[in-house]
Amino acid sequence: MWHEPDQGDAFAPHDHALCQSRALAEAEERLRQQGARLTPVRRRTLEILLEAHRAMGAYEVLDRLAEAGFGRQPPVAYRALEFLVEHGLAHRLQRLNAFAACLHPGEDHAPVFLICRVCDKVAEAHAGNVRSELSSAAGELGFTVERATVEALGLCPACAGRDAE
Amino acid sequence: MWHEPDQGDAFAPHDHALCQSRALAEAEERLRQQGARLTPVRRRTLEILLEAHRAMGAYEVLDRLAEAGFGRQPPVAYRALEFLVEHGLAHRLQRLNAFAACLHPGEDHAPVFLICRVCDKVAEAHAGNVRSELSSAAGELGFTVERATVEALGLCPACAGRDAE
DNA sequence: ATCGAATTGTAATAAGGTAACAAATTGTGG
DNA sequence: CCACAATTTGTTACCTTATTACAATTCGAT
Repeated sequence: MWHEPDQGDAFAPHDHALCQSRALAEAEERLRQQGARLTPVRRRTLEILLEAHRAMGAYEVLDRLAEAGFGRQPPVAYRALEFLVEHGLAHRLQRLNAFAACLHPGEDHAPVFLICRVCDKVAEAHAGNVRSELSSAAGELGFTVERATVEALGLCPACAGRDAE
Repeated sequence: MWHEPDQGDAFAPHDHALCQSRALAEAEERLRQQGARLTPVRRRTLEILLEAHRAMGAYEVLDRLAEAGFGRQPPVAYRALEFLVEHGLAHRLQRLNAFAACLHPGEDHAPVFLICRVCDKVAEAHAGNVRSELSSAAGELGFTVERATVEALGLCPACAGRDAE
């Protein structure tokens, strides 16, 4: 029924409960190694992102945190989100002013994001080639790439199918 | 002294006055063809971006427009900037919430931006390969790329040189 | 137990962006 | 030239996103 779970492919049908619990387990393991703490706010924030399984604005996350009994002030959400991003457990999507849980933390990845303009789902694509082409194009101008933002807007397979009908 | 002016390479030493006046001339030509009007606010906005030769926030542009006698309200700047972006005369940098003049309008380009984290200058790199790698990585997941944002943060040659000393 | 560091709560405010509508300008057909 | 429609500009009001600063609390290790 489910195909073999590819952690990066949010567009493919898959078992959400499973990918959530795995991401959470990986997060705990990773943070333990780094000596960082997954405190209640941080944990809840990650769960919120994982449950939504899409990009969420900081204020949307904040509302959910408040419902769970945490503070209602922006820094509460921004701090937790920043922590997750710094530790590779979530990503920030510049194009949307939003955040999404990382679906395969642990890998040393600098992902490329695919954002469906219809359903707002976000997938992370493997993109070693994109990065290396970028570095080489930059290198021609003597520029050294340190971090890169690669975000594509378009149509996911499900929405493209619906469109075509 | 100046090497042959490469319009995309903001990092290379070059004659600013020349690249500004050329960009402006190209803008006029392009808009004439499209039947769009380069009104005073729009023209001044483009000049402001060209003079700065770096990315500027909308409110910074707005201040300059106000100095020049135009309205002081955000929509004044946002409308002019949006017009320029729509007509390929400027770009929006998601990563910085900012705008920069396009240095080679007319080419059918979807540029890659190189942003120096030290001096804030922005260059546009030719990036056909980056785009095609992105499309093919997306294609593997069945995703169709319509628009893509590719922005790299790093060190320009001048600042890298200064760093190394 | 206690001290210092990390974390969380809160208030206040800055920065970025848009909606809605009125006034002015421009271009066009009569 | 005049009137009319379309475009452009000005302005008000407001919304969303993000940060600074500081107080209160909790955690961990001596």
